[in-house]
Amino acid sequence: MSKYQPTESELEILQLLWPNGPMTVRAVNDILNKNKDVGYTTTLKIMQIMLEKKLVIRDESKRTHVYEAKVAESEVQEKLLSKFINSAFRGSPASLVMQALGNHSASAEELEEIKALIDRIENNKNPE
Amino acid sequence: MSKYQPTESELEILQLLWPNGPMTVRAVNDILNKNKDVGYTTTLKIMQIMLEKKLVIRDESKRTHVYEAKVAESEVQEKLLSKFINSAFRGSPASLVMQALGNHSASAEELEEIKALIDRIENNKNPE
DNA sequence: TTCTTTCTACGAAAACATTCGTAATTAACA
DNA sequence: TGTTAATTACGAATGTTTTCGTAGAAAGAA
Repeated sequence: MSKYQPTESELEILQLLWPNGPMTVRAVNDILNKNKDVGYTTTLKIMQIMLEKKLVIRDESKRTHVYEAKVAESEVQEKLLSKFINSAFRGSPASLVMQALGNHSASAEELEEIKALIDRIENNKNPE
Repeated sequence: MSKYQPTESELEILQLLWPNGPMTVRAVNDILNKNKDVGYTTTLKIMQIMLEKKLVIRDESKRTHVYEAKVAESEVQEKLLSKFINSAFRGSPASLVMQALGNHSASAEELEEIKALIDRIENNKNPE
């Protein structure tokens, strides 16, 4: 995994690459522009920096390069999450979870899934 | 609530002010220096900026000023959490919760508390 | 009082991230 | 072919955050 943490703009681009797979700068920039104004060369530059940081790889066989995420979404999430728990929730994952559940909606299925996960954790910790 | 979001260093200081109550710059800087090297005037400057942003208030009646958090911890957490869910978990609180529970340890009591919270949410949504 | 330490205020430097203008090249097309 | 459009590379400008040096005032100690 890349030793670099993505910045905010880099993360925004990764969030497009992860679900969509390989994309051109143009495609990324078009999507970004649905929400805000970003110049084409701005997006290009950031993606070039991401290449240097090894957050992405690119296919240069054609003139129009195609970029692909090199870091896994779950790994990036895990790093960011650890940092976030420490910096905003005094290192308490439980208090983050409580706040997330309390103030943000989840579907009935998701809630069941979470309960099932907790059950599995409890059973592993207290095997009988 | 302050219209400003705390930066990382500002948040680090708020994390000291919240549990400890009013503190001097000296006290804050001493604690920060247990983990890393930070110059006294650096800490002072950041706390002065926090004052401008109205993240803290200060008592100037003595020569040595005493700073106190003005924003509530839960409010700051909530704002940061919303942003974090969007930027790192594609807007899915449930996937954040799953990852937090899966990779970070919580005590048995905390797990029960979380389950109880989920039960309350489920009952509110489907009252009988 | 005089010297030393501690504190605040201020501004500038350094570090980091974002944005964009420009030039060169390639592709597309009339 | 020759003109236009799209793409990359590069560097510089801008913006934001962090760090720190310096000066002056206040407090404490000898």
